[in-house]
Amino acid sequence: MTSFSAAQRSRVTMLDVAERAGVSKASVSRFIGDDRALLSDAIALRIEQAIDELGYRPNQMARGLKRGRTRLIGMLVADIRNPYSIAVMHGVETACRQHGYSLVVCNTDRDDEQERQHLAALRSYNIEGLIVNTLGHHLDQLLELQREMPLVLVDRKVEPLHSDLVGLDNPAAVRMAVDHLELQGYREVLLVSETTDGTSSRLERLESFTTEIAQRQALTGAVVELDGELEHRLQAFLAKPGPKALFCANGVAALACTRALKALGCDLFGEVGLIALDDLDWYPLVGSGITALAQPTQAIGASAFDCLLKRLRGDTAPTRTLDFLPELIIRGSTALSLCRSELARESR
Amino acid sequence: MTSFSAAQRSRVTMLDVAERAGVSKASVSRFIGDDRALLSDAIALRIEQAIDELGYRPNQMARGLKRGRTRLIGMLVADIRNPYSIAVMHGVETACRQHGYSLVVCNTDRDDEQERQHLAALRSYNIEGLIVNTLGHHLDQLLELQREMPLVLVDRKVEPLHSDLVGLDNPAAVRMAVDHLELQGYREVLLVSETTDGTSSRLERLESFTTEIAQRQALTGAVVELDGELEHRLQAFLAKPGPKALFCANGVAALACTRALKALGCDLFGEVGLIALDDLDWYPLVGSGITALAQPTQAIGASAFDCLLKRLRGDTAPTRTLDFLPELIIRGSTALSLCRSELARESR
DNA sequence: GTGTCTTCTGAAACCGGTTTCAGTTACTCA
DNA sequence: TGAGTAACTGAAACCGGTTTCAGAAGACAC
Repeated sequence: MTSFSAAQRSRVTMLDVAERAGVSKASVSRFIGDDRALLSDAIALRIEQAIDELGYRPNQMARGLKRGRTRLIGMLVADIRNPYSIAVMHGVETACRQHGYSLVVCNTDRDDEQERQHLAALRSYNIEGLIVNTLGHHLDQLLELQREMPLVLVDRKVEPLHSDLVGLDNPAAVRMAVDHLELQGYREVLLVSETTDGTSSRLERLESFTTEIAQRQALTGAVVELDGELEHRLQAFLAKPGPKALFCANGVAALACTRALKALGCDLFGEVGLIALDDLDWYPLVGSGITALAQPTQAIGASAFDCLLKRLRGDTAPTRTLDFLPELIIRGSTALSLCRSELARESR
Repeated sequence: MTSFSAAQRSRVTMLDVAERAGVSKASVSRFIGDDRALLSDAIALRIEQAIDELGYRPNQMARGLKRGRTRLIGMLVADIRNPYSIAVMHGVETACRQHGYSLVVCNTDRDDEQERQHLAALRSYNIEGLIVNTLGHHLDQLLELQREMPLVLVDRKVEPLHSDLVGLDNPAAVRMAVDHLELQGYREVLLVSETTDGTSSRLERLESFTTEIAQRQALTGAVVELDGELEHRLQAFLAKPGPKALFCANGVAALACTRALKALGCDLFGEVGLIALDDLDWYPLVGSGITALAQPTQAIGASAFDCLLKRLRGDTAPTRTLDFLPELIIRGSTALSLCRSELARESR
């Protein structure tokens, strides 16, 4: 094994290619770049051969220096272990590759200091655009970055930032969920959410929920945030009379609720219905399967990149907001007809 | 909204700082780099003030050009949606940030062509090191990269590559699983694995399994790979007499098996035991909970980065292989005493 | 044959840093 | 007092590309 401190130098450079082809660096640069039309066929051929023979690869860093185009996109993620983030990231990554970009992923683990560090780092790498899926504290840094490059928010609005926003149509999603629960015959609904903590999407879901419930005579609603007391709160909710269901505002909440219900010895989902935002691959496995509102994460990721690309190509249209609709995937957890209390009522 | 094609230029450069502080670029460079000791206190102070006042951030790309240090690490992942990969990536990312590196993530979606593209891209970014968690076809490119930078394999050996390898101690893990199943009283064991497809870790698990079974009088073993026929195969397995258990070689296999068992209307896990490699967050939720062998993914990721860092700092020791041990997390799915057949036997 | 217009091409400056090297200054010591 | 040395500093070359600009060569019309 050799040391690598000096090994880098050994790479084939543009000058090597130029010498081999008997042309100038400028011509090679034109060949590499989008100016191939300027070259005569003879020279282009010689350069092409030289590149092949030497196995030359242009150095993106050097290209980026003068040109300002590094072909790097940054993505700031609040929690890389959240399946939603991963799914979106997958969409972004795919779109990046298709357009010759690479992705620098920065995970903040919901920590403000890490967000700060990462933002500074991303800036120093001359990324061309930034996709943000964090709380966006450190507004000063974000604003500074926004002056230098296009920026897209995913899922979470950062109010003063005024940039493109891609995410879920939260009011519509909540309406779909509540509609479904009402239609299935549930009457008591408990929205379970992670601590909102300023997260716009969570707030929107809460607000929409309150609005929807207020508009429906048949339904009663309440809200809890995840904390150490979840089990107690669910227990209290289960004690209520009438057909009742939980509405989990995201995958984390769904996991926590299912755990808590299980710990309570609850009959999944005989005693209580459950619908969850996000569709995780284990939803079909629990009890009779968890009904889900699947977000089109692939499309969300791809759209986020697409927004950046448009801006990079000079699009100066007013900021866009892209709200995607979720897809309702019905499973056993909202089949009230299977529900114990319902059966009891019927047998009466 | 402004156009960004020229906006990049507006950034504060080293020259701006030098002029403001009334010193040369060289001095600023020394201040930025590790040569601060060379500067007088007076000059250092002036530079520091100028940097603060202007909000200067050095451009990593430009630094990397001459210095060869981009502080960028590449990671090639076969499947970014595999929870194992994510968990390892999280470990790598954390370690990166702690040492001032950033991570370029490349997902190949198990596609050889994408692997090729990504490798070319990574090379062009002058990354300092590469973490590989793919099948490593395109050996020529990998070998070329290996001449230029240190390389660490995660989970999967790529035979001719001869570089550091970080992963699970597969023989030990399989032994732990088989031990546990035997101890619990199971007698028929079916190993369920994704198609090996040349993946070293999967092959190792298969081989170790065969070895372990051969050494135990009490146990009978068989192996299936995931395919469209999984349900039929499980059905056949369930028809066998005696206490039997599935051993899922990774999270994907566990998901597929649980799905199939559910589709078969199987009583989870009354009719059949289940132990799975990898510990996913939904394991506790299914049936009486799935017993798991949790991989120390955080440590694996951190070690992978650590290997790179050592090599980057000039360590020329022979290649290392770091095999981590999993942790057995016992849940209901391997509690034979709860098993229907067992209960039947006892009541006899 | 001359003038004009294209079409190619290469020299050199430039991007934003690092590094070498030589020069200045201050300090030590005989 | 002068030589020698240590401690700083800046000019300029360099990293590997891109881009500007001016010149060379060929095409065409007259």
